[in-house]
Amino acid sequence: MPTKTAPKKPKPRSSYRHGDLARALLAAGLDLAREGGPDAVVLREATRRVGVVPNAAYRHFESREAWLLAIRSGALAALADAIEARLATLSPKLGAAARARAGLEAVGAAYIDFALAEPGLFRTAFAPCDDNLSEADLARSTIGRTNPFQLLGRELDRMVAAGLLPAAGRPGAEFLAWSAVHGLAMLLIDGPMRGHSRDIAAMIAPRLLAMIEKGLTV
Amino acid sequence: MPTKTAPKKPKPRSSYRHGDLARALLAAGLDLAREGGPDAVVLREATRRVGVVPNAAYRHFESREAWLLAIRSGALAALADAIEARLATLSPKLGAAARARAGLEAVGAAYIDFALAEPGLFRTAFAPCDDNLSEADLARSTIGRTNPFQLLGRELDRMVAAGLLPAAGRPGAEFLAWSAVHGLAMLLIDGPMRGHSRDIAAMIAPRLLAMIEKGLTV
DNA sequence: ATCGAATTGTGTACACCGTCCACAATAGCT
DNA sequence: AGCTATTGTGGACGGTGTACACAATTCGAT
Repeated sequence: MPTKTAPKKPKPRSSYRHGDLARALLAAGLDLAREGGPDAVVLREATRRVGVVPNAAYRHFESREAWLLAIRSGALAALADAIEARLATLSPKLGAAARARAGLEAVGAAYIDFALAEPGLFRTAFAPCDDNLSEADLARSTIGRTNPFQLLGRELDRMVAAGLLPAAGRPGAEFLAWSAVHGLAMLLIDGPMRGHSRDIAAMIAPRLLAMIEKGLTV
Repeated sequence: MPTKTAPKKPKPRSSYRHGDLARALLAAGLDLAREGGPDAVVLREATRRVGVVPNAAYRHFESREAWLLAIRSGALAALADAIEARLATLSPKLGAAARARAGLEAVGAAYIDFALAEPGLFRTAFAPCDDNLSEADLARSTIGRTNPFQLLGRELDRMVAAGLLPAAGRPGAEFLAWSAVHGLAMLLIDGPMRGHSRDIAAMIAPRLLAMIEKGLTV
């Protein structure tokens, strides 16, 4: 669907060098992801926005897929940030048990809110990735970033410490909790209840979180 | 990524007309989806396989997106079939309560098995769809097909009838159950535990189903 | 300060994609 | 038999990712 009538020559730049093209491309890619999900993450459009010729990207990323991998990590980090921000709002006066319970709820609620507020980023964060990327690339793209999975694990540890979750049930508990919340998020933004998402989310999310809490304590 | 070195002329067909090009394109599209997920569903490749020129597709589908919609319905129907097949294996001698419990488990297990066995179809079934398709198209593509959502609902009704699930908790129960199972499936095929999927599935799936059962009975 | 080498952006080119248009071949009705 | 609607063809356009050779710049050793 050819819709763009953009300028051909991306030349309005003073110095021949860009400065930090890699970071600029990453930022542009994240914008594209936010606007239209993983399929909208288009190399040529990003280079256009940055004011550089398409091939310049190849000095900083091996391929579109490698670039997308970096963007995916960025999107995941954004999700992690949203969760951390929510966790930070928890009152420090809470007792251990109350804090643990509230923490788990906060993670779930922030997760779903993020998916609804930034569906493009959310979808990008969990887009299937071409496996022919080096494991090194994949690992490198994650280091140093807080990751939603770890945040959830931390809250689960807190629940064990508070005696709300039997230690025997701890291993694998992330998968249970994460699956439920992730699934709801996915079904809300794609899936058949797309459109009524916010209403359904308001109805279902609390029950879902309750289900998780009860289900973990097996 | 230009890798194909396919023949240029798709002419080895006896009669000018094809017979049932629409269905052939649908089948080819489902194959492509099975092999590589929604992004591999490429119009030109499908027409090539069917032995027809690319534009011929436009006599039967308005656009690639409309075609993809049909394929998505097909993939969803395949999932529904897998679930129904599993349900059919349930012993008819079971009592109402046992049957209800087994039914819910069967749906969940079949769902996850399908996702692991046919990740391409599964991803295609739940790929985000362009909203600028007519609601009519969207509705028409679904009629007459059994749909996984309905199958789940039927089993939940059975649980209510068997007294395993309070009627008060029935509305919205699909969303709870479906979210959990769908999320696990998604995380297994994409997500960070990709690769160890089968092991993790074996560990987690039973606990997840238990969680759902307990969580529903609120 | 100079000069060669490494880095980074440019230009051109190719194959592939979805889609539009005008045209050809056929099927079915009268 | 002939007219018409349907269905497949051929060619074209703009979009995409990416390979190659080349130009501009920065940087380190002298």
